[in-house]
Amino acid sequence: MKNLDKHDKIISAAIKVFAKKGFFNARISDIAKEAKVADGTIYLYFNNKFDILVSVFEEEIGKIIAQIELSLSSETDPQKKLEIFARHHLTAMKRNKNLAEVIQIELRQSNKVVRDYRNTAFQRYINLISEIINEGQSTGVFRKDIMPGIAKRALFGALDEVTRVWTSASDTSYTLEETIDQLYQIFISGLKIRS
Amino acid sequence: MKNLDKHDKIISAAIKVFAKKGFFNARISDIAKEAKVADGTIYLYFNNKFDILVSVFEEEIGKIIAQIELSLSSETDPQKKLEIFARHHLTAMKRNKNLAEVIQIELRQSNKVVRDYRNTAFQRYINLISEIINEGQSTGVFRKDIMPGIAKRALFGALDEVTRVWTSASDTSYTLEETIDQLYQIFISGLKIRS
Amino acid sequence: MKNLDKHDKIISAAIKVFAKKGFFNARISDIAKEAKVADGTIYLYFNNKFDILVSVFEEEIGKIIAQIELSLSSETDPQKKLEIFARHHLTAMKRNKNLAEVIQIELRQSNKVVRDYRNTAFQRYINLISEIINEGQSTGVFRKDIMPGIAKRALFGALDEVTRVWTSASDTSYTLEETIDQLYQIFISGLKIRS
Amino acid sequence: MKNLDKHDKIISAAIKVFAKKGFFNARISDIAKEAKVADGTIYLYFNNKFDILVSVFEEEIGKIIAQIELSLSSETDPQKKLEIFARHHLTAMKRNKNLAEVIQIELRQSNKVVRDYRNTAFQRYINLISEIINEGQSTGVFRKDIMPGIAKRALFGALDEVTRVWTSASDTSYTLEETIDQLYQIFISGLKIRS
DNA sequence: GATGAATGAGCGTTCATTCAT
DNA sequence: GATGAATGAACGCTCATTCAT
Repeated sequence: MKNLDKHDKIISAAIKVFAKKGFFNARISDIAKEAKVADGTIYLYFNNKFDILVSVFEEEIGKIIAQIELSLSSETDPQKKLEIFARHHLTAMKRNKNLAEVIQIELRQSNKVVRDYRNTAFQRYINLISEIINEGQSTGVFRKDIMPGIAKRALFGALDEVTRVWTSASDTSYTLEETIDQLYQIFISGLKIRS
Repeated sequence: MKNLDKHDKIISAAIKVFAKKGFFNARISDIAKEAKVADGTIYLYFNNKFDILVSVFEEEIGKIIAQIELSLSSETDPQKKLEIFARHHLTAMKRNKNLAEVIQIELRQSNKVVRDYRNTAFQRYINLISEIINEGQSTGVFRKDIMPGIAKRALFGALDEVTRVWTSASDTSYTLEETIDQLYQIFISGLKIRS
Repeated sequence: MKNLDKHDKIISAAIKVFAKKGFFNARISDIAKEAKVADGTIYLYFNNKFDILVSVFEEEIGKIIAQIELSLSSETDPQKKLEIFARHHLTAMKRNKNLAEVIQIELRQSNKVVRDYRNTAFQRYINLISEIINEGQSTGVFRKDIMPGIAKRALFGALDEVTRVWTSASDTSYTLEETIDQLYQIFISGLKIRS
Repeated sequence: MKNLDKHDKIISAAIKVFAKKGFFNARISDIAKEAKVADGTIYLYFNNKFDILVSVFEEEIGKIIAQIELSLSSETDPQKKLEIFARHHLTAMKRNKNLAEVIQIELRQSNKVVRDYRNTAFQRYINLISEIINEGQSTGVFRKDIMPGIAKRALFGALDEVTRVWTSASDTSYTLEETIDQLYQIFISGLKIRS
């Protein structure tokens, strides 16, 4: 964590504070204290409190998207790609629980700017799933009667909800491999016993 | 909507206002105006602003839980039960978009009381899913290697995320039947083409 | 001072505080304390700090204008009218030193709203002088080569500056009658010895 | 504007900024930018923001006083002296509108230091008028019943108010000669038609 | 001397909550 | 019970001033 410049220190602090208290209950002075800077310093790097939140989204989610795109690029099998996506998402969220919390909670705000962000940059992330499904359908691995536009929502929602519980410190009921395997089984093979 | 007493009028108004502005941006005076009562009147029925939110959860989600339990009680086939659950959830959320919004956003607050609620009463709702899966496994319809504790999260998460998009007024891409069928296909049969 | 409603109490307090500290150095809490209301109460009656200042101008100067118009209405002799104007201005300012201070200092702010006010409502006050001069010229009492547009400024400026010194508590060098007589002599008869 | 050292550059910039925004709305960074120096540099030449304002008064008004004293020294006729004073004041203010604005507005602040300055150095300027009147009375040109202590205020106030309007860029209603002549007529000969 | 990033005290304003009517 | 005017604690943000480079 050395050599982080002020901007990054503030972003990191904000993620921690937003995760703990939520955006609205977070105080600028909380973030400043956490970042070990003066309150006023924050305004040298961000326009206002809300701008900090948006920056967290843009910068941090951007990094995750870039990483996962990289991870997926070296794989061609759609089934494996879905597994990679799930594994990557889960581990990325687990590694940065605070960011996960912020994404899961604050990215749902009804605020117009947040909505817009969710509908653009974050959309890119979710669309990675529908692209994989499309590929699978093209190569004949996945059923053609599945609509990628709905399936991507279903998969992301499942992943997101499982993540919430799985990343919570208290939950040690399931291992990473177990969790991924379960999601994989459900989505790839379904619940029904094959006749 | 006839014969609503003040308490219910305030709850209804709060759902509308919370949905539109979010809990933190909602003003007590907004709710009072919407409920056509004086600001102070609200405090005759609720302890504080937060208490209104909790009451929304407890009373409104309680109603939905009761309804769905009733719907499920007359059905024995686990597969059909899952379908009923999905259909019921989607239609209930569509019918009351504002409540859906409040549940999806505000029930995720990091506040301790909200967390506790989510972990108790709301849990009951989600546990309906794991119970169905358990039943299916007992009766030999569902695979025994699926862990209901994870699967219930996956199904609820999928349902929740699909709901968010599907209930949004602008989205007319998919019909109710289409959406339910897709979820059913994915979860029951999986993505993979049966060999 | 009894039976003043909150609005008037705040205006009175603001005049006192603005006079003592100046608009920019005045704190809302100073005004609130002086008016014996809570800080927040001020915002039930005024939009913001600046709105208080503008209200002081509009309401208090409005009263003074109305009074002086009444005083002038019963007199026809232009010379006497000028004397009445001067006497009225001096006594009104002396009676309400704080308001005088606020008018003399804050009404000169470069702020657009203040400038506009000075150019409209306050203008009405100053124009009373040019109207009197016009009358005097019509009736042949005043020299026709005097331009009322410049003279009104000269007279008002003189009156204003004399007022500043004369109303200051410390200055007891000149009586009211003396001061008015001097202004009258200077403006009516000039400095020069009549040949 | 060549070869101004930092001190003078800052003073010039401050006059411009104070004139445009007023002292309280002016930012140190505004002045620094206008002077093309760093914010911190200002504190190498001035103790604080207020000190800049006081320096503007002391240095710039000092120059004007010196100039006018020089102009008056070569004239002996009191009437001519008054005319010179008015002409000098008007042209000096017109030449440096920004300084005029600062003097007219900021020199009225209720702050003790400003008051003191107005009562000392600035007083010297105004007293030039009473000295002229005294001379005129000694030489028998001016009426002895005029009290120089009041008349100096009246003349200065008139001059100041006329200046405000006359220097404003938009006002082209009156020429310099017209304006001076009018003031001269009013004060020297009065409004009344000589019988 | 010059810089400008950093500081943190200070204030206008908001709004949940109270309580006299 | 119902009202809504009044309260005052709380906080985002600004900006004069400092000081390490």
